[in-house]
Amino acid sequence: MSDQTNKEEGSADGAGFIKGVALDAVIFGFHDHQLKVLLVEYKRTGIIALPGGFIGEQENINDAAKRVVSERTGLENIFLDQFYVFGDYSRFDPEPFKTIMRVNDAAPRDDHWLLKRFISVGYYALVDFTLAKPTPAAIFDSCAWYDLNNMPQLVQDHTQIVKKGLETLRTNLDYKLVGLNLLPQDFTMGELQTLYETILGKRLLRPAFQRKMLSLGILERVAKKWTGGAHKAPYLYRFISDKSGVLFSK
Amino acid sequence: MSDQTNKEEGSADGAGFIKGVALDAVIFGFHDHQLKVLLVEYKRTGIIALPGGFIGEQENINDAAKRVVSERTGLENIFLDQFYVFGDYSRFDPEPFKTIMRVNDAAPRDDHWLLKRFISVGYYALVDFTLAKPTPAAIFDSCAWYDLNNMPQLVQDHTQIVKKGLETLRTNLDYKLVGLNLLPQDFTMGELQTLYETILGKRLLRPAFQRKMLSLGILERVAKKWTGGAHKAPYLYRFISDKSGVLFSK
DNA sequence: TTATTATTGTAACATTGTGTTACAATAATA
DNA sequence: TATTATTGTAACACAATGTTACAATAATAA
Repeated sequence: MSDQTNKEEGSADGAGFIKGVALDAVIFGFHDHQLKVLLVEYKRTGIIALPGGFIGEQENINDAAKRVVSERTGLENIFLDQFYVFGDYSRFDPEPFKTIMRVNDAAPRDDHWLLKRFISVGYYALVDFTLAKPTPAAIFDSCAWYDLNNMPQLVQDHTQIVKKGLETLRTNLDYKLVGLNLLPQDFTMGELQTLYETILGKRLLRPAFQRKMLSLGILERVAKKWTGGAHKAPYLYRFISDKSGVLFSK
Repeated sequence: MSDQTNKEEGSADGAGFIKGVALDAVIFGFHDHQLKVLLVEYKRTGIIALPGGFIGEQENINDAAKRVVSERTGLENIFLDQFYVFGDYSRFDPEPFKTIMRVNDAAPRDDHWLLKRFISVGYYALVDFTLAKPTPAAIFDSCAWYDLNNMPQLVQDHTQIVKKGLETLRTNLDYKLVGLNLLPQDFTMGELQTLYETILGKRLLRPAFQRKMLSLGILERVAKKWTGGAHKAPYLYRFISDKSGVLFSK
């Protein structure tokens, strides 16, 4: 759904935007041993949705997705992947938009472009939780992180979109190693393993995980991290910068 | 691009269809040790394109894709996979459509819906070459198979779409085993291997390939095939029906 | 200072999967 | 009946991964 409030979007004919096409972004973060998803809440409606938007008449779709994610997170250079087009007729439901329009300005006109059928292109993004600054637009009460495993009811088919986005993330994890975009620059092997375990939803054996990660040749050991715990201090690692740029299309 | 010629599609406002959204299908077949792609040629224009179409105002996008592929191949129960949305502004080029319209009826109006920007949802389909019946629509001179490695120039970005479809097919081949949809019911191990080699674009070692295929437990040995060659006769195999249904979402 | 505790780093072995070589089986032909 | 080409598969080598075990060590307690 839209996360912008400029004049064009509010106008009844949607001047400046491609009609009938939207995009929704599943923005993943990782914090406190949990996968998080960024969600927005429309003002005074209780409607919670994925950040989304529309495509400018002369804008590339992928650029529109970048723009939307940048606006909600304050980040540039975002890892983004198109994963599915949600185009069933059954997802057409103008009621939430009517509610949003009623609350925001005036009685919705039945021929308003936002009340017509939309298909939506799904993207997922991986961002560093510690760097992202969730930023609501004017029409939102909030823009905030939610636990993936404890999400509120979402508008339309957005719960389905999150589910499919996670499935795609899991499928691509092996060969794209996308997980790294979710961690801060330096991290311990345990943190890296926990991230993978969280995404995959299963436990991994520590020696095999460590051996595999080190054998890939994409990590460099930076320093020791004194945790204050009564045990050996773990090393900090980071991804070797030049190689990670190629491998992870950031 | 469109492969229909009903009244609605030809009308200037595109009544009955979603505006601004199209779909293009990369239909793969396998014959004579070659991957084939089904292409259509627009009447008296020399314009060659992927079979494509538009989405009815109350039609699911995936159903529209099924409809398009069915119309061009005469098949039902088609293996179909959405693989990418082509949404760059640079792909917008009304000239081919103007040419097609000029040849078919009248001078194109500048505000005709087919001359506006479209995004296109890419699908790839895998069909049994021996069962498919390439069928042109009225506005085509032909609908026919072309060697993937020897394709003519295609309209707009359709060459790119084929390329990306093949990449997706290769990436998905391992774990989805989609290749089976391209073979007739019974086949030899050699034919199966040739198919995989053709899709992947590289040679595979025969003993390892045979061992892996048999170990998957998805093949049953049906009978011997007497080829007439001066050598041992190969066995015929087929995919075990109940399992293949689950694995390959046909 | 020294033993205790929890966790990290990694060696070592087992198991599985795949690459490669070799060879017996066999259908048509000479 | 020998020859030829191809198929089916055994056997070994090697690599990747699963699993167990243990030394190293940072903080704490004795």
